[in-house]
This record gives sequence, structure tokens and C-alpha cells, in this order.
Amino acid sequence: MSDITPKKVLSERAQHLLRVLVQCYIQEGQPVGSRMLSRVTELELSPATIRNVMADLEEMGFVHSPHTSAGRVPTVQGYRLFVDSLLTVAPLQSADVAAIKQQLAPDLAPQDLIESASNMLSGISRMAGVVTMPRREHRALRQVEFLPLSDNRVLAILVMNEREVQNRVIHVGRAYSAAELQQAANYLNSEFVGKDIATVRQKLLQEMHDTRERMNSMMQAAIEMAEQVFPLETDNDDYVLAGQNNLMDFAELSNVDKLRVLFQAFNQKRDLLTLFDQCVRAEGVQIFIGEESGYKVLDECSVVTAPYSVNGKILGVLGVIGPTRMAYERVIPIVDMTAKLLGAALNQRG
Amino acid sequence: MSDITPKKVLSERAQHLLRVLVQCYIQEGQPVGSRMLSRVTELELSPATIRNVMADLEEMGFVHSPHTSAGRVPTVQGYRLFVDSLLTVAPLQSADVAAIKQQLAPDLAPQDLIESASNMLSGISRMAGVVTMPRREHRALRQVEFLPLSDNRVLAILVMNEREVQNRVIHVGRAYSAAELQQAANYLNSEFVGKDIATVRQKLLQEMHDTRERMNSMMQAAIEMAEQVFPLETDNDDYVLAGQNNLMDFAELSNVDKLRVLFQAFNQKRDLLTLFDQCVRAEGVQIFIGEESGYKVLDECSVVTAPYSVNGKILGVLGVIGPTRMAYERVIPIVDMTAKLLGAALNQRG
DNA sequence: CTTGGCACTCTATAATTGCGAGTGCTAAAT
DNA sequence: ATTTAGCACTCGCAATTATAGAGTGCCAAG
Repeated sequence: MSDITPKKVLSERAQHLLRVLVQCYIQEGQPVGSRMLSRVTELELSPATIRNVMADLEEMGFVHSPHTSAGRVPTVQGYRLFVDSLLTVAPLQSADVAAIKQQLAPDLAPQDLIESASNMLSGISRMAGVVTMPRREHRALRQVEFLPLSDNRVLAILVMNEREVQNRVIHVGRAYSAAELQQAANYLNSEFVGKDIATVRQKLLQEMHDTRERMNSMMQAAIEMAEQVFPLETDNDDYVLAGQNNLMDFAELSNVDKLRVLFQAFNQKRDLLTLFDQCVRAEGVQIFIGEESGYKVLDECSVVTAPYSVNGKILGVLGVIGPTRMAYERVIPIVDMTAKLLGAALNQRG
Repeated sequence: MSDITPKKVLSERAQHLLRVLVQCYIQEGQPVGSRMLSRVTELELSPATIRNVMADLEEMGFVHSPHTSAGRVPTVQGYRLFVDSLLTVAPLQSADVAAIKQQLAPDLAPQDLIESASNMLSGISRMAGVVTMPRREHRALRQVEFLPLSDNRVLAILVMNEREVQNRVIHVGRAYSAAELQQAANYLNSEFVGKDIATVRQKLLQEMHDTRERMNSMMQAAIEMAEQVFPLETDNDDYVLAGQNNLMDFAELSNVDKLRVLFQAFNQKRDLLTLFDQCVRAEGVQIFIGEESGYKVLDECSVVTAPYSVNGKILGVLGVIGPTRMAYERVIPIVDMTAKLLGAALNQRG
């Protein structure tokens, strides 16, 4: 009643105790009592004193008692303070760095690199690893190839950048001979190799409008097919998830109903993708604790993400999903390092 | 004591009751008592009479009481008799057939077809769907293409059969120019197009031995690269799993520990693959009930499989995994039909 | 400001009870 | 010879109660 505004600033001691409490809780998974805290911390304080501090912390919203006679558990706000200012990030085990580096061998195909990265994340953190598929904005056309199939269908093969090969079956208006297709491919190759895919498409449409009448059959063929081949600009919004099974080992998720909704969200992909997309802009490691993510399915989870990039261009995001009670100091460097190494591996082209 | 061998043959009535019991249990998931059975079945029998029959069935090992005062539950042997001779297979909903057909559009890439099939299986059956990757024994070489990369690396593109494209980065002894690579590809294409991959590899090795000295540099290049490109004969033992989450909805598996081991087995893949491999030889639908599969993780599951084939050649196996208590009469035609339609979709090539 | 003491609260675990469902057996009925 | 009604019995499940233990808040003394 006397002072209306409670002190906003945490004493040194309160911070220290909060840190120890969070660490304790992360390790044990059970509410931390005052006695435990007085034993663990180096400050020689009696449980009673600690109880007073805990009462303050609770009033300020950093910890919470599940019930009268349980210890304290960090709230989201408590975790937040912890990761923002109380955390001492553990340096990554050099063995782990070596393992990641080895798994991300630079001459794997991009797809394989993504999968490896996801596996590494989940393997080392023992939680779920996620890597979004890299954005492919700047794909330089390297080569086009057409092969005739039956029934007016053509197999188109596109090589982009280095190592990236895509192929698709397209339907065309009439049957083309192998020679015709060869010509068409030659035309496209000579005109557009080295150009960005988006540019290619744009130029082709332009060309169609400009020269519709004067087109020879070869060019007609080329354009008919190119039109079908190049629209694959659709942002392939997708990610590779690994180790979702690891999440079954955590007591706070060991309940089929919670698991079900969580796993279904993983399958749905939509929510997770929008969450990860938000991290594209962030500079480094970003952390969503519990409800902070904004998705109820992740209420009891935390997500640690980092964007990965090549030559300064951010291509995607990767991260780890686990229970709120995760070893942030261990996970943060794992995510950070994996992002860097994945970027490096993707870069080694040419 | 009087007759040492109990009657081995089930009376008509006993069979009928067993059938109804299994159907009841599959629907309700709870032990079926004599009263329920007397109400459900059309035979006008009192519970007491039915109890006598149940005692017989139990003695013969077809049903089992979880405890003194519960109803009866089918044993594996009971399910076996049920699926072997008591079952009346429900014809597939024509809507479902249409849905499958539509999803398995014949000009999807094989990989996409496999994934679609797995999704259909899990979606329609509301259990987990599995499709093993097709065997690729008879892959006829269609075209080879080489593109130079930096650092003595070459991107090799292989087109096989129709629509199947593979690519890999290979390391070569020295840098080759684009023209050299073109020549090498031309040579391989002219010599080997239409040949089986295994044959190609064999002939190449032969060639190497026979003409080592007389080889010109072009052929040397061709062979150096082909050697690395063609060994990819490794049986790609793998499968596509879909809808494992569906299994969380079944009460008998709603227990995190059981789910964990099951899901881990799905990830491991090894056991499931050997199980599915056994089904390659079977003519049509094959069913493993509970322990019959021989893998303890599947003790509480049944697996319904069918091989899928193109032109009489069996390429792989697909199936559904669910709790022992599954609606076999519904699942069997689903698996059967999907196998047929997948085969058909894979066939439509050329 | 810190601390020991103490009454109090609340959960988790175990023990107790009662209920209901279903059985097996026996003796009567068809 | 089969079917049926009756009845005692068994067992699991759910609700209830008892118990122990952990941890708190508060107060008064250091």
C-alpha cells in the first residue's frame, strides 16, 4: 500500500537466483524450491531469505508457482530475461563442429545439404531440427535440354547455377522430332544461358508479343515449351524436418494429445513456415519462447532459429524446436554454427 | 478326460459368432461379452449358450479373456481365421477409386507417384501408408550429358527410361573443356543409348580392359566419367511413409512409449524394409497380424501389403500399417486397388 | 536485512470401498 | 442332447479416503 510502483529493477542477487533457478529447472524439469536453491547457489543464504526473493520475482512475473506447495517454475518472461541477459553461451564442442563440417560436405547436392543440416540439428540437440528450403531467387540458367516422349509430351531438363537440376514433363501442341527439340534447346541456350530465370521468362513473353507473326517453327517450339518450363517460379515453400521423435522423450510433451497437435502442425507446415519466414529478416539467432511464437501448438515449445546465407544473401532459415525447458546455452551455438556452416557448404560452388 | 483330441473343426455357428465378435471388437475396441453378442447376432441365442461357444473358441485359441470378468478379444489366431475365411471384403467406394486415380496422374514423376500413393493409402485408410521405392533393375539409358564445373568436377546428368533423371557431381583427374565433355557424351550416347545400365557398366569395363592403350583422349574421358556415373546401381532401399500421425488416434497405441518405439522403427527403416521385401514374392494382398510379422515393435500392429508391378514385373511393395484391430475388409481393397493403380500410373510411359 | 520456527496448503501415492459387467456352473426346460 | 435361466463368484475400474512430504508465507527474534 505504501509504495505504489514496485521496484522495477532486479537486484544483482535476484538476477543471480533467477539464473540458477532457470538452470536448475532446465536440468531437473521440476519446480525448484527454496531449499534446493540455497544448496545449489554459492551465496550462503537460508531458504527463508530465498523465499523472500522468490516472492519478489513472482510478483514481477518472472516465476510462478504451480500450486501452493510446489517450488517455482520460470514463466515465459523469466525465460526471456534469462536468454536475453543472464545466459552464458557455452562454446560448441569442437567434436560437434567437426561432425557438422563433415556432414555438410560441400559437393553434396543442395537438397542433400539441407537434409544433412536438419539431421545434424536434431542429432546434436536431441530435439527436432528444421531447415527451410533455400530461396531460389537468383537462379542463373545454365543449360536447357529437351527429350521427346510419346503422346506430344516432352521431358525438359533445366540446369541452374551449379549442380541444381530440375526436370519436368510438359505437354505440347504437336509432336516434335528430336532434331526440332535440339534446335529449340540450342536457341534457348544461346539466347539465355547465364540469365536469371525470372529474366528469361520475362524476355520470352516479350519476344512472343513482339514477333508472333515472324516466328519460325523452331522458335515457336522453343517458346511453347519454355513457357511451360519456366513458370516453376512458385516459391517452393517447404522445409525439412528431422528428429521429431526426439520430442517424445520430454516429459512435458509425453502426452499423446499434445504430441498429436504438435506433430500435426509439423505435417501441416503452414504455421511453422510463416513463423520461420519472420526470422528471415533477423540478423542472427532468434528465439521464440512458448507463446511468444503466436501459435498455440507451440505454447509449450521454444524455437531457436538462425538464417543461413550465401554471400550475404539470406537464403533460408534453420532452427531447433524443443520444449520451453531446453538447454538454451547449448542450443544457441548449435543453431548458430550450423547456419554458418550450411551457408558455407552451399557457397562452395564453382 | 474322455476325448483327448478336442474337435478340430469349428461348427458353422461358432464361425459365425467368431466373425461377429471380431467385427464387434474392431468397431468398439472393447472386449465383447456374451450379452452383446446375443443382441447383435441374428441367431436367436441366449447369452448362456453363447458363453458355451465362447468357451470352446477360447479353448481352441481363437479368443481370449483379458480377465475373468471381461468379454472376449480375438487372438492373433482368431484374426487370422477371420481374414482367411470369414471376411467379406467390402467393395471400394467408387469415390475413393476416383480419388486415387486422380491423384496418381500418369505424367507425374515416379517419385511423385510414390509419394501420392503413400498419401492416398494413409488418407483413405486413416492409418499409416508405406510405399517402397521401385526397383530399378531394367533402366534403359536414354541420354547422358556432362557439364563442366570448377575444380575438376563435372555435373553428370543421366536420363533413363522415360522421365527418370538423375544427376551427380563427379570428380575427374583433370579439367575437361565443354567441347571434350560434349564429345565424351556423344560417344556414350551413340554407343549405349537404349542399353540397360548394368549392361552399359559391364561393357565399359570390358572396353577398358580390351583397348586401354589404343584409347584416344576422348574415350578416356568418357570412360573415366562413366565409371563414376554408372556405379549408382546400389539398390536404393527406401520407402515413403505417410500418415504416421494417424496412428496416434488409436487407443491401443495411445501411450507414448509404444509410439516411441514404433516411430523409431519407422525412422530406422531397416526392419520394415526387410518385412516389405518378403512381400515382393507374394502374388496379391498379404497380411501380417500382430506378432506374425516377427518384429516386436509391430506386435500390436497389423500390416496389409500388396506388390505393385508394371508389365508383370514387380517393382515394389506398398501397404498400410495400423493397429491389429483394423477394419481389414476396408483396408484390403484399398491396398489392392492402390497397388494396381500405382502400377498402371507407372506404366503410362511412352 | 537475515534467519529459525511454525502452521498451513496442496499434491501425489497408496489403500479402501462399492459397483457393474461378465463369467462358469448347475439344474431345469425344451 | 441342446438350450436356457439362475446364481455365486471374480475382477477391474472409479470414486473415496487416508497419509506423507514438500514447500510456502508469515512472524518474531537475531
